[in-house]
Amino acid sequence: MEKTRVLEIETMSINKQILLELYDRLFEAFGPRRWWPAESRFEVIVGAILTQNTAWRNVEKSIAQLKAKNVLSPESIYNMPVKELAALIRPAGYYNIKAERLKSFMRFLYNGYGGNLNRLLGTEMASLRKELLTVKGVGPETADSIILYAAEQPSFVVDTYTNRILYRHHLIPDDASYDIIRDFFMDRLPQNTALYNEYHALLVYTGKTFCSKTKPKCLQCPLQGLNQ
DNA sequence: CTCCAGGATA
DNA sequence: TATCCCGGAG
Repeated sequence: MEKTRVLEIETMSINKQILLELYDRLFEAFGPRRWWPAESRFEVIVGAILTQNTAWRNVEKSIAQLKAKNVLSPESIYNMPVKELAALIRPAGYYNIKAERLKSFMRFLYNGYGGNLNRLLGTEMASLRKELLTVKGVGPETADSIILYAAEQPSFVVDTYTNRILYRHHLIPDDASYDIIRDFFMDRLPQNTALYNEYHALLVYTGKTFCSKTKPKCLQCPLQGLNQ
């Protein structure tokens, strides 16, 4: 066997251990995050679209308004005028674009799956991901959030925090793409929905609390010293 | 002022 | 690659 190949395998093995240690440190420090906070799988999907580049607390206001009007359902949103929908989700920001995105998702759901959410979410993971990525307004992070937290299938969710934390611990290069980072986890961790669920939630909590873009609190971070 | 469970467009 | 979308909290 070539020497470079041997080194690749050793690096892979070391990084596996680091990813497990990373998880263990965070879980030990913070415990289970109980994601995704939603009452239904449909609510997860709506939340996943509304939370794009938006603080969750603002999404909660929008979800609450949809519930108050009793329109948090595929058929209601499918049939609702887009302007009316935009007004209801206003607190989430980007409300015109997000209203269009919710509508486009519902058209996708009705056109391809007869409005049957179970049928969509029951699709095998790789196919489901490709399908979701055809929806205008659903990018890789939103697709993986839907797969992991609504369909409960093991697709690792990557976000800005994931990127930053791995980069700061020298596990990925500065310019690593979404799919490279996703594969970095999925090639080294067991394909386990509960693990991916908790892992992403812990990374987000850590990113917010310690690994902020400016003024990170490295000295107090549970990941201090990980991978040198 | 910056930042936030991003994605589309030119 | 840069710009736009946008309210709300710190």
